Amino acid sequence: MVAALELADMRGDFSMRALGERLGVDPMAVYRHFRDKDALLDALVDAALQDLEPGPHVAGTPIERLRQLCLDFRRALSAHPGVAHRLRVTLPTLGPHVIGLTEASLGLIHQAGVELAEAPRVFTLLIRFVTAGVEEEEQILAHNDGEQAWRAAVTSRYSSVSSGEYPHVTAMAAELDRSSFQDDFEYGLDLLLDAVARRGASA
Amino acid sequence: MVAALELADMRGDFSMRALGERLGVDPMAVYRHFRDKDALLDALVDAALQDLEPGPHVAGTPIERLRQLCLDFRRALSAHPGVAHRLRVTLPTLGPHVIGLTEASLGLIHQAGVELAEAPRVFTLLIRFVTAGVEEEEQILAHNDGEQAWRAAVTSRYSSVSSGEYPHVTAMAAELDRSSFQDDFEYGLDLLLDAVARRGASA
DNA sequence: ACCTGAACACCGTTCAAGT
DNA sequence: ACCTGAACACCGTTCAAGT
Repeated sequence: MVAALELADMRGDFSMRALGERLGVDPMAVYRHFRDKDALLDALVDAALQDLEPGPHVAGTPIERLRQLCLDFRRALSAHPGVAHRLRVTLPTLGPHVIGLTEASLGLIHQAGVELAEAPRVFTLLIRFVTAGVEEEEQILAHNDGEQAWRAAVTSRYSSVSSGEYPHVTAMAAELDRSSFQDDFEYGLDLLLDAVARRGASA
Repeated sequence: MVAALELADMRGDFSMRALGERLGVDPMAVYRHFRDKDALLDALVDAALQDLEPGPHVAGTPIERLRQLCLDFRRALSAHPGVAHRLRVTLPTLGPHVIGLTEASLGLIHQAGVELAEAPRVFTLLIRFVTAGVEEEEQILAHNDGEQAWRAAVTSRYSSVSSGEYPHVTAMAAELDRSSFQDDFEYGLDLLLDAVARRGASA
């Protein structure tokens, strides 16, 4: 049932009605299996993350493993539109895979040297960074013809401001063409993980 | 006109229809002044941020000023529901105050020692952190009876998992009652700014 | 007892009909 | 020419009416 839903999960946003059509079934039939749309989303979130939990066998330092986990996490979210948004605000209500992932992440953060009392805050920070980034990209792609077109639009917007009055904004416009969602993500991730490692080292 | 809208901006989410009612006017009258809802949101975003730009007179190191700016930014967003969401995905389309704020922020980041080429990425990271955080809080408050009730719900959820199998999750449950949105925000902000300062120092 | 689909209470937006 | 509000194309969800 969830498997069928996973298969049916679609590009962009979906509606209950569109989902019914996609499955070739009465739209209301879905309510037989899920209380409401949020419950369905929760099931989808858990399903999307089921391949993710990093066993203890994965090699590397805790920071390296955390990095890989975030990269995998990002990819999993990107493959399932809508999941990032739901996950970002309702982490706690979720299923077994999310709990397992939470446990593993907190463990890695602690292994990296962060005090137990601070680990939840670091965890929240990382989750927020990844999920918010994916959600941004989804929204951008939904309203533009691909990443390139969006970058071109932003560049031209920023290029139109007075370069005398706003030198940094002008410089940013030139920089935008050289980066990508993936690069920006990795830059931010590494900056965050540097800071985490430093908290760990000073403890 | 925008001033009237600022005044009329309401708790929680608003709709065009509710806005019309709130203003005691035909709901469609709004379309006389704004092309669509997004244009209205953009005007609201710019208005919400008009008190924010930090003049060069503000005291402190660049990092300290960046910190204060983020705190003010957060407060401004919290006072205007919906603005955080809109800002998070459509930064570039915006009005004069946002451009000014962008310029000031990039300047501070550069003054903190970050290379010009990296400043936009740091800027994006900070914006994402602040806006995503505010949006999360808004959503949580919209679906729960205040921060306390939400924390209690999450704590009880996490407390229900096996403490043997998920020791860190169990520990997190205990920690959750001790923190607050504001504390979590400042923890994350300081961690981020530490990392930014370090990038600056190493350049 | 179960399932269907009409109906309800919304939403953003358009546009014809009135002034 | 301007403004109003009925109407359109949606949405999530309920529930009465059919089997």
